[in-house]
Amino acid sequence: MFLESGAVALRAKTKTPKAEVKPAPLPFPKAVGQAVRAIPRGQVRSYAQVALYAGRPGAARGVGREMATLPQRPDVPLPWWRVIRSDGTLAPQVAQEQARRLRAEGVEVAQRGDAFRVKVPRETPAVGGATKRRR
DNA sequence: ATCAGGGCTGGCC
DNA sequence: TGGCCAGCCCTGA
Repeated sequence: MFLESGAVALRAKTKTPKAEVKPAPLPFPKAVGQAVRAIPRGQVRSYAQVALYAGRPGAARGVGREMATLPQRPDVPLPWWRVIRSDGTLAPQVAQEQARRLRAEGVEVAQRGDAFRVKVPRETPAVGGATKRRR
């Protein structure tokens, strides 16, 4: 979605990145698995993007929960390491392993202390989709 | 640019 | 109903 739209903007101009977010009404776990497997090697997506692609905008948290459980099924391995936080940082509990795998795919992962992060071009200019609480 | 604090949403147990 | 979570976003320092 936004990642693509950005890339598209750089090379073309007419390509409207309409909704590529229309997967069937699959059960959440299945939808998430499908979305994650759709992430190309050497690329990353945020939990929010996965949720969006899974047809559940805003369910980033639910995605994280699924990520922690789905890998338990050896029959349907998922490239969980390609899912990172919106700000590019990696979940602490799997950061090391995740960084290792990403680097193996050619993704640049910076490390500061025990925190890892992937450089990501801003893709979500704070669309209305979120909290936006007044103050 | 980076970091911490808070409020909030979605899905599941 | 209540609480947890591998999140998201905003604001202020």
